[in-house]
Amino acid sequence: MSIDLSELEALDLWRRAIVSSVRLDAPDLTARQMSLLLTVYLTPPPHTVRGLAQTLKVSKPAITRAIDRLSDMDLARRKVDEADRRSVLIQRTVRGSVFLREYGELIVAAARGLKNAKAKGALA
Amino acid sequence: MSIDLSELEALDLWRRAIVSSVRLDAPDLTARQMSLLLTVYLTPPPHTVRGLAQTLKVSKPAITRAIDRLSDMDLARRKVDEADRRSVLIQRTVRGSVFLREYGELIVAAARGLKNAKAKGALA
DNA sequence: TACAAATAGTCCGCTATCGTAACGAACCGA
DNA sequence: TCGGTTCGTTACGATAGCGGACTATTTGTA
Repeated sequence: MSIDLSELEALDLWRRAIVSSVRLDAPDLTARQMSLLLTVYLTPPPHTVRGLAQTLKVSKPAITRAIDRLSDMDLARRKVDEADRRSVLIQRTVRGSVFLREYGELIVAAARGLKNAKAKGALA
Repeated sequence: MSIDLSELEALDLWRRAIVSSVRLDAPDLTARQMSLLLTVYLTPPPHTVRGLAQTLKVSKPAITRAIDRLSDMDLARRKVDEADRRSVLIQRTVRGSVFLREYGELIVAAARGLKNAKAKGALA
């Protein structure tokens, strides 16, 4: 199982996946919101507002707003850190797990479509 | 050169690439704007407003706005179709080509990082 | 017990996007 | 030429995002 791909293939993979998500009318997350969501689900906790702001190099209010939005959609949730009540931990939800699993399937499907197109010579 | 990847690998690839673009303070395009840009650059012309609206299943004004924004950033441009002056053709720009090439490099770099992490067992 | 530091949230004015509906320009067939 | 159709844009009111500055709460320490 390898993941080598040329730039053009990479872009076409990206296109196929993102066009699919737009067509499916998936929650229209911004790049920042998506990067926040993926970071919370795929990198080791704990995840705090300040830590995420540093990781993504965006302002704190941007993180707070992104969490607001993800919370509204029940894709993530806040929990006060009992060890340091100034901090807020951002945690996963069931709905968020389901959403990301489906998103992963969508990317995998895009990769399959790209592979088939290549086999047919549709991509030169 | 193959492009097989599991759902988790796919998501981690996505995370690495999108976090990189956010950190690099790349133009903060929405999913719709990005899907429009990729479609214009990677699928055969001509690209009209109506056609793109159908392809992406979004409203016409949403396409018009996305083109407005991409035009402001000189990532795409409008050209009236001389064969049917009601239609507007969306075309590539040099700056858009450069932007997407860099974006492709970013995804390829994310794939390499993912591969290395796997080799080290960091992804179980 | 005071006081500074750290953390997250709120407020401000501004800009961008949304979908529906209305609009003007261009095309086409009768 | 006239009427309907197609195409893209604009108008509208509503919602959401932005960064910088400020606030409230909690913590650690002198």
